[in-house]
Amino acid sequence: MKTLRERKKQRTRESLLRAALELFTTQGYEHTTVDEIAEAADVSQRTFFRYFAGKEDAAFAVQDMTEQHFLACVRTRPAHESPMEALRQAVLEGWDAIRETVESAVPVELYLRMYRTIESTPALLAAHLRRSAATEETIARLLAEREGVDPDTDPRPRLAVAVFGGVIRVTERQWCTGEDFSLESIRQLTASHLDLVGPALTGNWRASGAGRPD
Amino acid sequence: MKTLRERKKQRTRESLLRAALELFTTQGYEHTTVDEIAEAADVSQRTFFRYFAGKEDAAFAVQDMTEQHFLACVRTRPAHESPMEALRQAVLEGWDAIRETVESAVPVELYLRMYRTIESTPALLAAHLRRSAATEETIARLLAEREGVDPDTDPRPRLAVAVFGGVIRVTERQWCTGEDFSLESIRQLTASHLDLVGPALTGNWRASGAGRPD
DNA sequence: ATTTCACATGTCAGTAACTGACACGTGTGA
DNA sequence: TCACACGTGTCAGTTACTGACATGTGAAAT
Repeated sequence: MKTLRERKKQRTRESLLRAALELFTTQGYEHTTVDEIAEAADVSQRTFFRYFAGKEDAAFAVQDMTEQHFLACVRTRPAHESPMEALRQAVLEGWDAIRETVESAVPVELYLRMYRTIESTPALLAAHLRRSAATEETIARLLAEREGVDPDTDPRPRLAVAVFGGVIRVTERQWCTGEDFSLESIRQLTASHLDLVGPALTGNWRASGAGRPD
Repeated sequence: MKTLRERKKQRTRESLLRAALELFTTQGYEHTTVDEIAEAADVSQRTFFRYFAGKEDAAFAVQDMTEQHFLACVRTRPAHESPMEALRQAVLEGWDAIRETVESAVPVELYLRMYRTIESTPALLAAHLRRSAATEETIARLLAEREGVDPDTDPRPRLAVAVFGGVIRVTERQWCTGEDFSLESIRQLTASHLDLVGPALTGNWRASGAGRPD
């Protein structure tokens, strides 16, 4: 962030993002027009679309950051951990560092509000699930490489990640529909839900090529 | 289907649906406009929207039928089967009867083509995942009632269904990206994938209130 | 310091998915 | 045969998005 130009761009983007999330979380996503967002950020509608591919893109800008952070966490997990254990530690790590991850863009409180808005807006929930599917594919390849198996012939990486993702989504949903919107709440929910499904696919794939680990 | 009016409506709807799926699967969903569909069915654009809530709705009209059939199968599963076993049998039943389920609306071949189109079109995949999530919620309540547990306090129904749904999605994806588009193929894939995750949550919830069954 | 140029932005026109209002004509039931 | 309910077409309007072009303001070279 050196030149004046870059700083201006940064401010414009931040301004648009904040305006968007603020409007989405207060009036609802569907009832917010791009024109409104642009006006709130004091730019033209066309400029909004130069910073974000679409309305949806703005809604997920912060989620993108946390997702990237989660992926980074997975990558740095020690090799001796089983796949499921590595994923478990990575999510929890992600929640622990959520403030630092997010605060550079928007206040955590706004991020959490947006999280709930996504979950309660059909169009955004759909987008969220599709994005999650894409992330799961990335993680599956990561785990496959890490465990030294071929993701195209061995279904276990994708299955493990699918199971994991399923648990995460149940957790998200329960947190959003509950009444305790604290970080501790979602962190604790994540941990306990993962424990319930623990027995599934926890084994080390490198040991035996065959069937059920455990 | 008695009066002439009703028969006319039926034919219009069928005409629109066929035109839509045919165009979606050949030119792609995004490159097909509602105007095109309406023209192919020889009605006005406005009429299309009187039969379908939107473009997306037409794309999922047949999926709706199979989904309903699957739910019906789940409901008629004998009580002695464990939740996972009941779900497993219900999906396989669903695939076995797919011809009869679908043929009244469109040829199975068109249904299968549309299935792949959904999987390979981001917007439709997103919608599909959201719809799946809704179905999973329904199934979770079904299983909870069937097993005599409270879905609002006991997370096991939703977790089991989430795991199950995850496996189904991996299966769908693998089938769509593979080269064998036969019914047998997807049926067999479903069965073998479910076997791999078998150990998870297979127990009978009614037996003990506590932790890991099995 | 001036000039030159690249780049961020605004304006405008156009497309496509919808939605509401109204008018028309055809089956339907009396 | 009459009255009307209902399916349909037309038209106007909204919103998300895109391409083309013009303009003005920073950045870099002289």
